[in-house]
Amino acid sequence: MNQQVDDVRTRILTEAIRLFAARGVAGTSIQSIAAAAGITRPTLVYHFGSKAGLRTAVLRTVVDHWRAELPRLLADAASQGGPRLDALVSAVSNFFRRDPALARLIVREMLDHPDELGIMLREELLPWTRLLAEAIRVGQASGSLRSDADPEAFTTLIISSALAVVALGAHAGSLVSPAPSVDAQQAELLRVARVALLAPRKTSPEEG
Amino acid sequence: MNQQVDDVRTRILTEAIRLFAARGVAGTSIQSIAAAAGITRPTLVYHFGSKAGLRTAVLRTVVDHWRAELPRLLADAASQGGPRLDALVSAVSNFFRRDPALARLIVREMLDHPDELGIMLREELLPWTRLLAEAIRVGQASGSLRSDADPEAFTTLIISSALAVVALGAHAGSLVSPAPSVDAQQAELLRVARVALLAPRKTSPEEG
DNA sequence: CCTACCGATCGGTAGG
DNA sequence: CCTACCGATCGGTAGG
Repeated sequence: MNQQVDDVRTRILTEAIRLFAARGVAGTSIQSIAAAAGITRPTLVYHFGSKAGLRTAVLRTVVDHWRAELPRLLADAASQGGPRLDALVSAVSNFFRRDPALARLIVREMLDHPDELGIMLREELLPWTRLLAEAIRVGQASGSLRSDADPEAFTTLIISSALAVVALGAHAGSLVSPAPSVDAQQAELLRVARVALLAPRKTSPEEG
Repeated sequence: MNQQVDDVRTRILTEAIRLFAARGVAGTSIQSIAAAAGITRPTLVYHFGSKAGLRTAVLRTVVDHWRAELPRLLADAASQGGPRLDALVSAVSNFFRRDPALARLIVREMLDHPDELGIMLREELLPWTRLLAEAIRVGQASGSLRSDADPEAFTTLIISSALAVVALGAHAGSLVSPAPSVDAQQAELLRVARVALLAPRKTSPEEG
């Protein structure tokens, strides 16, 4: 309806996400966001009411983005043939990897406003995490997955670890020498998750 | 030498760590730290020069604390018989678990000032992470550890994941239902790390 | 969407 | 270790 206004709102939200992710909400003045978006501070306040309103709008934007992306990503993973759990794990990991700034924003929000973020995310993610935990249980019942894995704890651990690798990996890597790349860390996460989940084959095939 | 002054400095540092961890540096006024320590703001500035000086002193305190604790923790783990790698992993994890506020502070610093923190931590931690990576290599050469593990990436991953579980686990858990406790997540991290590292026994014992 | 203005709070200093 | 004070910046409003 109003192309011009939507344009400005989008520009503000884009710069807000970028700056909130980089410096945190408390460390970012709405003045600096307005300047980055090419407008004045009162204009930003006109569009979002207040700094808190802008923060909420940023969160809603992120969650909406996930609502659109997650089903597609997980469907792609599932379509690779049956309950390919390591493809699901890979999907979770790649999801954060696609936009490291978003991963950092989420980590910051989990530290700053865990309850508010929790309410928005829980509604969106619970169906998917249930799916993953249930798939693990099914695999355990059929013997294809290790029986000693805790489905819920494993699911949470993978989410936390994928977040940490993307949001902190570049810096955590420098604590080790030679520093592994974020790609290498992500690959190792996938390997670790796969090995920790797949049951060793009882009847081993002939050795090569 | 000056008991009274050290007392005040300690009180300031204690409250600064607590508030920086909870709200971030940008989200914490030195006024609020001074009030929590029972002094006025100019007194805090007298002791630490500036807010930036206080932040640096907080980081130094944390790193010094680790310098004292880490060798003991890792020696305890190593003394449990040979190169018990899962005990080392457990030590890393428990290290953060002991004080979740510190884990949150570290995550915040990795987001806010990765270079400054990196310089302080690298010096302290590189010897230990080298030790861990080298122990993995030795285990791989002897066949007791999986050859497909990447020693440096694995080490970094464990550090990141242990941090994430302690700093974010309480909130990440609520994205799954039923929410796993932080203890359960930590136990799962240890299980995952162990399975992903230990080579399966080639000659399986008689089945039970 | 802007200019002009507001009170509150910020980190820091002077001076004792 | 305090009282008194500083300029700068903060988020937000008035009015157009």
